[in-house]
Amino acid sequence: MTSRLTRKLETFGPLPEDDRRFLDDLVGSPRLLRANEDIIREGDTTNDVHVVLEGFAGRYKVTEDGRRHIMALLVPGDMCDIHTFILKRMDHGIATLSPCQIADLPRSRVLEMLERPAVARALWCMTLVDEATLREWLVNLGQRKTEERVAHLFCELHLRLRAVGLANDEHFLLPLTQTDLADAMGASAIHMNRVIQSLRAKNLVAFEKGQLVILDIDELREMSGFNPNYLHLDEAKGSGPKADPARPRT
Amino acid sequence: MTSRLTRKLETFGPLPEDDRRFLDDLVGSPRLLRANEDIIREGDTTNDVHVVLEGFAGRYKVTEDGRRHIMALLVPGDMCDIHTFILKRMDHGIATLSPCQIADLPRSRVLEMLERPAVARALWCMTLVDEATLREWLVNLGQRKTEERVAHLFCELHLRLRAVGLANDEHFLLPLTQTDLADAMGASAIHMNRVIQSLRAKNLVAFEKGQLVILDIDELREMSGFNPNYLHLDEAKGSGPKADPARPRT
DNA sequence: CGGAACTTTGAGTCACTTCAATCGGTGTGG
DNA sequence: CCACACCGATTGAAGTGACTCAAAGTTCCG
Repeated sequence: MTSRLTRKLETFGPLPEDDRRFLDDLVGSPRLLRANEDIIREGDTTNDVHVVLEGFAGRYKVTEDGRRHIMALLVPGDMCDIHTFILKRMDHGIATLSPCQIADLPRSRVLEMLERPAVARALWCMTLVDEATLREWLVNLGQRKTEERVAHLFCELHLRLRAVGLANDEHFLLPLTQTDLADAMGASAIHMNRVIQSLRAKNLVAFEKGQLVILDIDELREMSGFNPNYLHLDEAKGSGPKADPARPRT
Repeated sequence: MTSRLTRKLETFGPLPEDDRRFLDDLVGSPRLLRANEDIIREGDTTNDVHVVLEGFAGRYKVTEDGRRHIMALLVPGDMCDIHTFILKRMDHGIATLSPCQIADLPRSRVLEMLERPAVARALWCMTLVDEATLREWLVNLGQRKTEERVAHLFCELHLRLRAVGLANDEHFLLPLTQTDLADAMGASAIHMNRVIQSLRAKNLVAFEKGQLVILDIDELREMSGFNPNYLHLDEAKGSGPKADPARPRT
Protein backbone atom coordinates (compact mmCIF):
# COMPACT_ATOMS: atom_id res chain seq x y z
CA MET A 1 0.00 0.00 0.00
CA THR A 2 1.11 3.52 -0.69
CA SER A 3 2.90 4.84 2.38
CA ARG A 4 2.43 8.39 3.62
CA LEU A 5 6.02 9.09 2.70
CA THR A 6 5.48 8.03 -0.88
CA ARG A 7 2.31 10.04 -1.01
CA LYS A 8 4.07 13.10 0.30
CA LEU A 9 7.00 12.88 -2.11
CA GLU A 10 4.59 12.39 -4.99
CA THR A 11 3.09 15.79 -4.35
CA PHE A 12 6.18 17.20 -6.06
CA GLY A 13 5.66 15.22 -9.22
CA PRO A 14 5.11 11.68 -10.44
CA LEU A 15 7.59 9.01 -9.41
CA PRO A 16 8.64 5.93 -11.40
CA GLU A 17 6.80 2.80 -10.30
CA ASP A 18 10.10 1.34 -9.13
CA ASP A 19 10.78 4.32 -6.88
CA ARG A 20 7.31 4.09 -5.42
CA ARG A 21 7.80 0.48 -4.47
CA PHE A 22 11.19 1.32 -3.03
CA LEU A 23 9.71 4.05 -0.87
CA ASP A 24 6.79 1.94 0.27
CA ASP A 25 9.19 -0.74 1.46
CA LEU A 26 11.41 1.78 3.17
CA VAL A 27 9.20 2.41 6.14
CA GLY A 28 9.12 -1.21 7.23
CA SER A 29 8.42 -1.46 10.94
CA PRO A 30 7.59 1.90 12.46
CA ARG A 31 7.91 2.69 16.15
CA LEU A 32 4.84 3.71 18.07
CA LEU A 33 5.35 6.76 20.27
CA ARG A 34 2.99 8.38 22.72
CA ALA A 35 2.22 12.07 22.80
CA ASN A 36 4.96 14.40 24.03
CA GLU A 37 7.90 12.10 23.52
CA ASP A 38 11.12 13.30 21.98
CA ILE A 39 11.94 11.90 18.57
CA ILE A 40 15.30 13.64 18.60
CA ARG A 41 16.81 16.20 20.96
CA GLU A 42 18.77 19.38 20.45
CA GLY A 43 22.46 18.52 20.38
CA ASP A 44 21.89 14.96 19.24
CA THR A 45 23.97 13.40 16.52
CA THR A 46 22.34 10.51 14.79
CA ASN A 47 22.67 8.47 11.68
CA ASP A 48 19.00 7.77 11.38
CA VAL A 49 16.57 9.96 9.57
CA HIS A 50 13.05 9.92 10.97
CA VAL A 51 9.77 10.06 9.14
CA VAL A 52 6.35 10.72 10.62
CA LEU A 53 3.89 8.14 9.32
CA GLU A 54 0.98 8.80 11.63
CA GLY A 55 0.17 11.57 14.08
CA PHE A 56 1.47 15.10 14.62
CA ALA A 57 4.94 16.15 15.72
CA GLY A 58 6.72 19.46 16.04
CA ARG A 59 10.13 21.02 15.85
CA TYR A 60 10.79 23.04 18.98
CA LYS A 61 13.30 24.98 20.97
CA VAL A 62 13.21 25.88 24.62
CA THR A 63 14.43 29.33 25.62
CA GLU A 64 16.66 30.13 28.58
CA ASP A 65 13.65 30.89 30.73
CA GLY A 66 11.91 27.67 29.85
CA ARG A 67 9.41 28.70 27.24
CA ARG A 68 8.86 26.28 24.40
CA HIS A 69 8.46 27.53 20.88
CA ILE A 70 7.18 25.21 18.19
CA MET A 71 8.80 26.20 14.90
CA ALA A 72 7.17 23.70 12.61
CA LEU A 73 4.42 21.13 12.61
CA LEU A 74 5.18 17.75 11.10
CA VAL A 75 2.30 15.75 9.70
CA PRO A 76 2.23 12.25 8.23
CA GLY A 77 4.70 11.95 5.36
CA ASP A 78 7.03 14.63 6.71
CA MET A 79 10.71 14.01 7.31
CA CYS A 80 12.22 15.14 10.57
CA ASP A 81 15.90 15.54 10.18
CA ILE A 82 17.68 15.20 6.90
CA HIS A 83 19.76 17.95 8.52
CA THR A 84 21.82 15.47 10.45
CA PHE A 85 22.77 13.99 7.16
CA ILE A 86 25.05 16.95 6.51
CA LEU A 87 25.37 18.97 9.69
CA LYS A 88 26.86 17.38 12.75
CA ARG A 89 24.25 17.98 15.38
CA MET A 90 20.63 18.97 15.74
CA ASP A 91 20.14 22.62 16.63
CA HIS A 92 16.58 21.92 17.76
CA GLY A 93 14.46 19.12 19.12
CA ILE A 94 11.56 17.25 17.58
CA ALA A 95 8.79 15.81 19.72
CA THR A 96 5.50 14.09 19.14
CA LEU A 97 2.43 16.19 19.90
CA SER A 98 0.03 13.29 19.58
CA PRO A 99 0.59 9.54 19.48
CA CYS A 100 2.75 8.89 16.42
CA GLN A 101 4.11 6.20 14.20
CA ILE A 102 7.71 6.98 13.35
CA ALA A 103 9.94 5.26 10.81
CA ASP A 104 13.70 5.26 11.36
CA LEU A 105 15.72 5.25 8.18
CA PRO A 106 19.39 4.38 8.59
CA ARG A 107 21.93 6.47 6.76
CA SER A 108 22.50 3.79 4.17
CA ARG A 109 18.85 3.80 3.14
CA VAL A 110 18.87 7.54 2.75
CA LEU A 111 21.88 7.25 0.48
CA GLU A 112 19.91 4.80 -1.60
CA MET A 113 17.13 7.33 -1.85
CA LEU A 114 19.54 9.94 -3.10
CA GLU A 115 20.74 7.53 -5.79
CA ARG A 116 17.34 7.76 -7.37
CA PRO A 117 17.11 11.01 -9.31
CA ALA A 118 13.36 11.43 -9.07
CA VAL A 119 13.39 10.77 -5.34
CA ALA A 120 16.40 13.02 -4.81
CA ARG A 121 14.60 15.79 -6.64
CA ALA A 122 11.51 15.30 -4.51
CA LEU A 123 13.64 15.50 -1.37
CA TRP A 124 15.21 18.74 -2.56
CA CYS A 125 11.73 20.12 -3.21
CA MET A 126 10.61 19.03 0.22
CA THR A 127 13.49 20.80 1.89
CA LEU A 128 12.82 23.99 -0.03
CA VAL A 129 9.13 23.91 0.77
CA ASP A 130 9.94 23.38 4.45
CA GLU A 131 12.11 26.46 4.25
CA ALA A 132 9.41 28.43 2.47
CA THR A 133 6.96 27.41 5.17
CA LEU A 134 9.34 28.66 7.80
CA ARG A 135 9.43 32.02 6.04
CA GLU A 136 5.67 32.19 5.90
CA TRP A 137 5.45 31.41 9.61
CA LEU A 138 7.88 34.23 10.20
CA VAL A 139 5.62 36.67 8.40
CA ASN A 140 2.66 35.23 10.24
CA LEU A 141 4.32 35.85 13.58
CA GLY A 142 5.77 39.20 12.65
CA GLN A 143 2.89 40.91 10.97
CA ARG A 144 -0.40 39.43 12.08
CA LYS A 145 -2.35 39.39 15.28
CA THR A 146 -3.05 36.10 16.94
CA GLU A 147 -6.50 35.54 15.51
CA GLU A 148 -5.19 36.04 11.99
CA ARG A 149 -2.22 33.81 12.69
CA VAL A 150 -4.41 30.96 13.78
CA ALA A 151 -6.67 31.37 10.77
CA HIS A 152 -3.58 31.28 8.58
CA LEU A 153 -2.28 28.14 10.24
CA PHE A 154 -5.62 26.41 9.78
CA CYS A 155 -5.59 27.31 6.08
CA GLU A 156 -2.09 25.90 5.74
CA LEU A 157 -2.83 22.66 7.55
CA HIS A 158 -5.97 22.23 5.53
CA LEU A 159 -3.98 22.25 2.28
CA ARG A 160 -1.06 20.23 3.60
CA LEU A 161 -3.26 17.52 4.99
CA ARG A 162 -5.42 17.39 1.92
CA ALA A 163 -2.28 16.89 -0.16
CA VAL A 164 -1.59 13.65 1.67
CA GLY A 165 -5.21 12.58 1.83
CA LEU A 166 -5.85 13.40 5.48
CA ALA A 167 -8.41 16.15 5.07
CA ASN A 168 -11.50 16.73 3.03
CA ASP A 169 -13.12 20.04 2.23
CA GLU A 170 -14.59 20.70 5.60
CA HIS A 171 -12.62 18.98 8.32
CA PHE A 172 -9.57 17.09 9.49
CA LEU A 173 -8.09 15.58 12.62
CA LEU A 174 -5.95 18.02 14.57
CA PRO A 175 -4.84 16.27 17.76
CA LEU A 176 -3.17 19.29 19.37
CA THR A 177 -3.88 21.05 22.62
CA GLN A 178 -4.55 24.76 22.76
CA THR A 179 -1.22 25.03 24.53
CA ASP A 180 0.53 23.41 21.58
CA LEU A 181 -1.09 25.91 19.26
CA ALA A 182 -0.14 28.75 21.58
CA ASP A 183 3.49 27.62 21.61
CA ALA A 184 3.50 27.54 17.83
CA MET A 185 1.86 30.91 17.41
CA GLY A 186 3.83 32.79 20.00
CA ALA A 187 0.86 33.37 22.24
CA SER A 188 -0.11 32.42 25.78
CA ALA A 189 -2.41 29.46 26.21
CA ILE A 190 -5.01 31.72 27.75
CA HIS A 191 -5.01 34.09 24.86
CA MET A 192 -5.12 31.17 22.42
CA ASN A 193 -8.23 29.93 24.16
CA ARG A 194 -9.96 33.28 23.71
CA VAL A 195 -8.89 33.49 20.10
CA ILE A 196 -10.29 30.06 19.32
CA GLN A 197 -13.53 31.01 21.01
CA SER A 198 -13.66 34.11 18.90
CA LEU A 199 -13.14 32.15 15.69
CA ARG A 200 -15.88 29.83 16.78
CA ALA A 201 -18.20 32.72 17.64
CA LYS A 202 -17.67 34.12 14.16
CA ASN A 203 -18.65 30.77 12.67
CA LEU A 204 -15.32 30.28 10.94
CA VAL A 205 -14.13 27.05 12.53
CA ALA A 206 -14.91 24.61 15.31
CA PHE A 207 -12.07 22.96 17.15
CA GLU A 208 -12.79 20.31 19.71
CA LYS A 209 -11.88 16.75 20.58
CA GLY A 210 -8.86 16.85 18.33
CA GLN A 211 -10.90 17.67 15.29
CA LEU A 212 -11.00 20.85 13.28
CA VAL A 213 -14.10 21.74 11.32
CA ILE A 214 -13.72 24.41 8.68
CA LEU A 215 -16.91 26.43 8.51
CA ASP A 216 -15.87 29.30 6.26
CA ILE A 217 -12.63 28.76 4.38
CA ASP A 218 -13.07 31.88 2.27
CA GLU A 219 -13.27 34.16 5.25
CA LEU A 220 -10.35 32.37 6.94
CA ARG A 221 -8.20 33.04 3.92
CA GLU A 222 -9.45 36.56 3.59
CA MET A 223 -8.82 37.57 7.18
CA SER A 224 -5.37 36.01 7.33
CA GLY A 225 -4.21 37.07 3.89
CA PHE A 226 -3.50 33.45 3.10
CA ASN A 227 -1.63 32.88 -0.15
CA PRO A 228 -0.77 29.22 -0.81
CA ASN A 229 2.14 30.06 -3.12
CA TYR A 230 4.71 29.07 -0.60
CA LEU A 231 3.53 25.48 -0.38
CA HIS A 232 4.36 25.00 -4.08
CA LEU A 233 1.62 22.44 -4.39
CA ASP A 234 1.39 22.94 -8.14
CA GLU A 235 5.02 21.98 -8.56
CA ALA A 236 3.95 18.56 -9.78
CA LYS A 237 2.80 19.97 -13.09
CA GLY A 238 5.12 21.38 -15.67
CA SER A 239 8.51 20.78 -14.21
CA GLY A 240 8.43 17.00 -14.74
CA PRO A 241 11.59 14.95 -15.31
CA LYS A 242 13.57 17.94 -16.47
CA ALA A 243 17.27 18.61 -16.39
CA ASP A 244 19.33 16.75 -13.82
CA PRO A 245 17.78 17.54 -10.45
CA ALA A 246 21.12 18.68 -9.24
CA ARG A 247 21.72 16.27 -6.48
CA PRO A 248 24.53 17.49 -4.28
CA ARG A 249 26.94 14.85 -3.11
CA THR A 250 28.54 14.51 0.23
CA MET B 1 41.77 37.60 -4.65
CA THR B 2 39.50 35.56 -2.44
CA SER B 3 35.91 36.49 -3.21
CA ARG B 4 33.29 36.87 -0.49
CA LEU B 5 31.53 33.84 -1.91
CA THR B 6 34.63 31.70 -1.57
CA ARG B 7 35.17 33.02 1.91
CA LYS B 8 31.63 32.19 2.88
CA LEU B 9 31.68 28.67 1.51
CA GLU B 10 34.97 28.06 3.26
CA THR B 11 33.33 28.62 6.60
CA PHE B 12 31.91 25.12 6.22
CA GLY B 13 35.28 23.49 5.75
CA PRO B 14 38.43 23.80 3.68
CA LEU B 15 38.08 23.68 -0.11
CA PRO B 16 40.56 22.28 -2.62
CA GLU B 17 42.73 24.97 -4.17
CA ASP B 18 41.18 24.24 -7.54
CA ASP B 19 37.67 24.82 -6.21
CA ARG B 20 38.74 28.08 -4.64
CA ARG B 21 40.08 29.38 -7.92
CA PHE B 22 36.91 28.25 -9.65
CA LEU B 23 34.74 30.11 -7.16
CA ASP B 24 36.85 33.25 -7.29
CA ASP B 25 36.48 33.38 -11.06
CA LEU B 26 32.76 32.74 -10.85
CA VAL B 27 31.76 36.19 -9.72
CA GLY B 28 33.32 37.94 -12.71
CA SER B 29 31.59 41.25 -13.32
CA PRO B 30 29.10 42.09 -10.60
CA ARG B 31 26.25 44.52 -11.05
CA LEU B 32 26.08 47.59 -8.85
CA LEU B 33 22.66 48.23 -7.34
CA ARG B 34 21.45 51.14 -5.25
CA ALA B 35 19.61 50.77 -1.97
CA ASN B 36 16.03 49.49 -2.12
CA GLU B 37 16.16 47.91 -5.53
CA ASP B 38 14.67 44.50 -6.20
CA ILE B 39 17.14 41.74 -6.98
CA ILE B 40 14.31 39.35 -7.69
CA ARG B 41 10.58 39.62 -7.17
CA GLU B 42 7.96 37.29 -5.80
CA GLY B 43 6.57 35.23 -8.64
CA ASP B 44 9.68 35.56 -10.79
CA THR B 45 11.14 32.63 -12.60
CA THR B 46 14.78 32.96 -13.44
CA ASN B 47 17.69 30.88 -14.48
CA ASP B 48 20.25 33.01 -12.74
CA VAL B 49 21.32 32.54 -9.17
CA HIS B 50 22.34 35.75 -7.41
CA VAL B 51 25.11 36.29 -4.91
CA VAL B 52 25.61 39.32 -2.69
CA LEU B 53 29.24 40.44 -2.90
CA GLU B 54 28.99 43.77 -1.18
CA GLY B 55 26.28 45.46 0.88
CA PHE B 56 23.16 44.23 2.67
CA ALA B 57 20.04 42.75 1.13
CA GLY B 58 16.92 41.13 2.53
CA ARG B 59 14.30 38.56 1.72
CA TYR B 60 10.87 40.06 2.15
CA LYS B 61 7.18 39.61 1.67
CA VAL B 62 4.49 42.24 1.57
CA THR B 63 1.17 41.44 3.23
CA GLU B 64 -2.26 42.19 1.83
CA ASP B 65 -2.43 45.43 3.74
CA GLY B 66 0.95 46.62 2.51
CA ARG B 67 3.24 45.84 5.42
CA ARG B 68 6.70 44.58 4.55
CA HIS B 69 8.27 41.82 6.55
CA ILE B 70 11.96 41.10 6.16
CA MET B 71 12.49 37.39 6.71
CA ALA B 72 16.24 37.20 6.29
CA LEU B 73 19.22 39.48 5.98
CA LEU B 74 21.74 38.69 3.28
CA VAL B 75 25.30 39.82 3.80
CA PRO B 76 28.33 39.59 1.51
CA GLY B 77 28.94 36.01 0.47
CA ASP B 78 25.28 34.98 0.80
CA MET B 79 23.35 33.38 -2.02
CA CYS B 80 19.91 34.69 -2.83
CA ASP B 81 17.95 32.08 -4.64
CA ILE B 82 19.20 28.59 -5.21
CA HIS B 83 15.49 27.94 -4.73
CA THR B 84 14.71 28.78 -8.32
CA PHE B 85 17.08 26.05 -9.30
CA ILE B 86 14.51 23.48 -8.26
CA LEU B 87 11.22 25.22 -7.62
CA LYS B 88 9.52 27.03 -10.42
CA ARG B 89 8.96 30.47 -9.02
CA MET B 90 10.06 32.68 -6.16
CA ASP B 91 7.61 32.76 -3.27
CA HIS B 92 9.21 35.94 -1.91
CA GLY B 93 11.19 38.92 -3.10
CA ILE B 94 14.76 39.93 -2.43
CA ALA B 95 15.78 43.57 -2.36
CA THR B 96 18.89 45.53 -1.56
CA LEU B 97 18.79 47.43 1.72
CA SER B 98 22.01 49.33 1.01
CA PRO B 99 24.01 49.83 -2.18
CA CYS B 100 25.11 46.36 -3.27
CA GLN B 101 27.32 44.49 -5.64
CA ILE B 102 25.48 41.49 -7.00
CA ALA B 103 26.87 38.62 -9.07
CA ASP B 104 24.56 36.79 -11.46
CA LEU B 105 25.41 33.13 -11.94
CA PRO B 106 23.77 31.46 -14.91
CA ARG B 107 22.28 28.03 -14.43
CA SER B 108 25.15 26.37 -16.24
CA ARG B 109 27.67 27.78 -13.78
CA VAL B 110 25.66 26.54 -10.84
CA LEU B 111 25.63 23.08 -12.36
CA GLU B 112 29.39 23.27 -12.57
CA MET B 113 29.49 24.14 -8.89
CA LEU B 114 27.42 21.09 -8.07
CA GLU B 115 29.85 18.92 -10.03
CA ARG B 116 32.47 19.68 -7.43
CA PRO B 117 31.79 17.54 -4.36
CA ALA B 118 33.38 19.90 -1.83
CA VAL B 119 31.49 22.88 -3.21
CA ALA B 120 28.25 20.94 -3.43
CA ARG B 121 28.63 19.94 0.19
CA ALA B 122 29.26 23.54 1.20
CA LEU B 123 26.12 24.62 -0.66
CA TRP B 124 24.09 21.99 1.15
CA CYS B 125 25.49 23.25 4.44
CA MET B 126 24.67 26.80 3.50
CA THR B 127 21.07 25.92 2.74
CA LEU B 128 20.68 24.09 6.02
CA VAL B 129 22.19 26.94 8.01
CA ASP B 130 19.86 29.38 6.26
CA GLU B 131 17.01 27.18 7.36
CA ALA B 132 18.33 26.97 10.91
CA THR B 133 18.59 30.74 10.97
CA LEU B 134 14.98 31.03 9.94
CA ARG B 135 14.01 28.80 12.83
CA GLU B 136 15.98 30.91 15.25
CA TRP B 137 14.33 34.06 13.93
CA LEU B 138 11.01 32.38 14.48
CA VAL B 139 11.84 31.77 18.12
CA ASN B 140 13.14 35.30 18.37
CA LEU B 141 9.88 36.70 17.10
CA GLY B 142 7.68 34.30 18.97
CA GLN B 143 9.21 34.33 22.42
CA ARG B 144 11.17 37.51 23.03
CA LYS B 145 10.28 41.14 23.43
CA THR B 146 11.61 43.64 20.96
CA GLU B 147 14.65 44.73 22.92
CA GLU B 148 15.79 41.15 23.33
CA ARG B 149 15.11 40.44 19.67
CA VAL B 150 17.30 43.27 18.55
CA ALA B 151 20.08 42.22 20.90
CA HIS B 152 19.81 38.73 19.48
CA LEU B 153 19.99 39.99 15.92
CA PHE B 154 23.08 42.04 16.70
CA CYS B 155 24.78 39.00 18.21
CA GLU B 156 23.96 36.98 15.12
CA LEU B 157 25.20 39.59 12.67
CA HIS B 158 28.33 40.03 14.68
CA LEU B 159 29.22 36.36 14.25
CA ARG B 160 28.08 36.09 10.65
CA LEU B 161 30.01 39.13 9.57
CA ARG B 162 33.09 38.12 11.49
CA ALA B 163 33.01 34.78 9.70
CA VAL B 164 33.47 36.53 6.37
CA GLY B 165 35.92 39.10 7.70
CA LEU B 166 33.56 42.05 7.87
CA ALA B 167 33.52 42.63 11.59
CA ASN B 168 36.04 42.77 14.37
CA ASP B 169 35.41 42.34 18.06
CA GLU B 170 33.76 45.66 18.66
CA HIS B 171 32.08 46.96 15.54
CA PHE B 172 30.89 46.47 11.98
CA LEU B 173 29.11 48.34 9.23
CA LEU B 174 25.34 47.96 9.36
CA PRO B 175 23.86 50.14 6.62
CA LEU B 176 20.21 49.64 7.57
CA THR B 177 17.56 52.13 8.61
CA GLN B 178 15.64 51.73 11.82
CA THR B 179 12.64 51.01 9.64
CA ASP B 180 14.47 48.11 8.01
CA LEU B 181 15.25 46.70 11.43
CA ALA B 182 11.65 47.21 12.50
CA ASP B 183 10.39 45.33 9.44
CA ALA B 184 12.72 42.46 10.25
CA MET B 185 11.84 42.30 13.92
CA GLY B 186 8.10 42.63 13.56
CA ALA B 187 7.96 45.98 15.32
CA SER B 188 6.86 49.49 14.39
CA ALA B 189 9.59 51.91 13.40
CA ILE B 190 8.70 54.09 16.35
CA HIS B 191 9.08 51.31 18.82
CA MET B 192 12.33 50.24 17.17
CA ASN B 193 13.66 53.74 17.70
CA ARG B 194 12.88 53.60 21.40
CA VAL B 195 14.38 50.16 21.73
CA ILE B 196 17.61 51.25 20.11
CA GLN B 197 17.75 54.25 22.39
CA SER B 198 17.25 51.97 25.33
CA LEU B 199 20.08 49.68 24.24
CA ARG B 200 22.26 52.73 23.86
CA ALA B 201 21.25 54.08 27.26
CA LYS B 202 22.25 50.77 28.81
CA ASN B 203 25.65 51.03 27.17
CA LEU B 204 25.20 47.85 25.21
CA VAL B 205 25.53 49.10 21.64
CA ALA B 206 25.72 52.30 19.63
CA PHE B 207 24.07 52.41 16.23
CA GLU B 208 24.50 55.45 14.04
CA LYS B 209 25.59 56.41 10.56
CA GLY B 210 25.32 52.86 9.34
CA GLN B 211 27.74 51.55 11.89
CA LEU B 212 27.13 49.32 14.86
CA VAL B 213 29.41 49.46 17.85
CA ILE B 214 29.22 46.56 20.26
CA LEU B 215 29.82 47.84 23.77
CA ASP B 216 28.90 44.81 25.85
CA ILE B 217 28.63 41.56 23.94
CA ASP B 218 28.30 39.47 27.08
CA GLU B 219 25.26 41.32 28.27
CA LEU B 220 23.76 41.30 24.76
CA ARG B 221 24.05 37.52 24.68
CA GLU B 222 22.80 37.17 28.20
CA MET B 223 19.71 39.29 27.77
CA SER B 224 18.71 37.70 24.47
CA GLY B 225 19.55 34.13 25.39
CA PHE B 226 21.79 33.97 22.35
CA ASN B 227 23.10 30.52 21.55
CA PRO B 228 25.21 30.40 18.39
CA ASN B 229 24.58 26.68 17.81
CA TYR B 230 22.29 27.29 14.92
CA LEU B 231 24.92 29.04 12.83
CA HIS B 232 26.99 25.83 12.82
CA LEU B 233 30.15 27.88 12.59
CA ASP B 234 32.25 25.07 13.99
CA GLU B 235 31.16 22.81 11.16
CA ALA B 236 34.51 23.39 9.45
CA LYS B 237 36.26 21.29 12.03
CA GLY B 238 35.64 17.64 12.49
CA SER B 239 33.50 16.78 9.52
CA GLY B 240 35.62 18.20 6.71
CA PRO B 241 38.31 16.33 4.84
CA LYS B 242 40.79 17.16 7.58
CA ALA B 243 39.15 16.15 10.79
CA ASP B 244 40.62 17.81 13.83
CA PRO B 245 41.47 14.96 16.20
CA ALA B 246 41.90 17.36 19.11
CA ARG B 247 38.27 18.24 19.08
CA PRO B 248 36.09 15.91 21.10
CA ARG B 249 32.93 14.73 19.48
CA THR B 250 29.97 13.42 21.34
C1' DC C 1 -13.76 7.06 41.22
C1' DG C 2 -10.13 10.06 41.47
C1' DG C 3 -6.46 12.58 39.62
C1' DA C 4 -4.23 14.77 35.93
C1' DA C 5 -4.47 17.35 31.95
C1' DC C 6 -6.86 20.55 29.45
C1' DT C 7 -10.14 24.45 28.97
C1' DT C 8 -12.42 28.45 30.52
C1' DT C 9 -13.28 32.89 33.06
C1' DG C 10 -12.07 37.37 35.38
C1' DA C 11 -9.12 41.18 36.50
C1' DG C 12 -5.12 44.03 36.41
C1' DT C 13 -0.93 45.30 33.89
C1' DC C 14 2.40 45.99 30.31
C1' DA C 15 4.48 45.97 25.71
C1' DC C 16 3.62 47.82 21.74
C1' DT C 17 0.78 50.29 18.36
C1' DT C 18 -1.18 54.25 15.98
C1' DC C 19 -1.64 59.07 15.27
C1' DA C 20 0.35 63.50 15.16
C1' DA C 21 4.04 66.38 14.90
C1' DT C 22 8.85 68.10 15.06
C1' DC C 23 13.70 68.06 13.91
C1' DG C 24 17.94 67.25 11.28
C1' DG C 25 20.46 66.11 7.30
C1' DT C 26 20.88 65.72 2.26
C1' DG C 27 20.08 66.29 -2.39
C1' DT C 28 17.95 68.99 -6.11
C1' DG C 29 16.22 72.56 -8.88
C1' DG C 30 15.54 77.35 -9.46
C1' DC D 1 23.34 79.67 -2.82
C1' DC D 2 19.08 79.35 -0.92
C1' DA D 3 14.40 77.17 -0.83
C1' DC D 4 12.14 73.28 -0.93
C1' DA D 5 11.27 68.51 -0.58
C1' DC D 6 12.30 64.17 1.28
C1' DC D 7 13.82 60.75 4.22
C1' DG D 8 15.08 59.16 8.55
C1' DA D 9 15.15 59.83 13.50
C1' DT D 10 12.80 61.45 17.49
C1' DT D 11 9.18 62.73 20.87
C1' DG D 12 4.49 62.79 23.16
C1' DA D 13 0.09 60.90 24.09
C1' DA D 14 -3.76 57.85 23.78
C1' DG D 15 -5.41 53.29 22.78
C1' DT D 16 -5.22 48.12 22.50
C1' DG D 17 -3.63 43.44 21.95
C1' DA D 18 -1.81 40.29 24.70
C1' DC D 19 0.33 38.75 29.14
C1' DT D 20 0.33 37.25 33.97
C1' DC D 21 -1.87 35.71 38.04
C1' DA D 22 -5.49 33.33 40.20
C1' DA D 23 -9.08 30.14 40.24
C1' DA D 24 -12.77 27.25 38.74
C1' DG D 25 -14.89 24.14 35.48
C1' DT D 26 -14.44 20.00 32.32
C1' DT D 27 -12.87 16.05 30.06
C1' DC D 28 -10.13 12.14 29.81
C1' DC D 29 -8.12 7.97 31.42
C1' DG D 30 -6.20 4.48 34.47
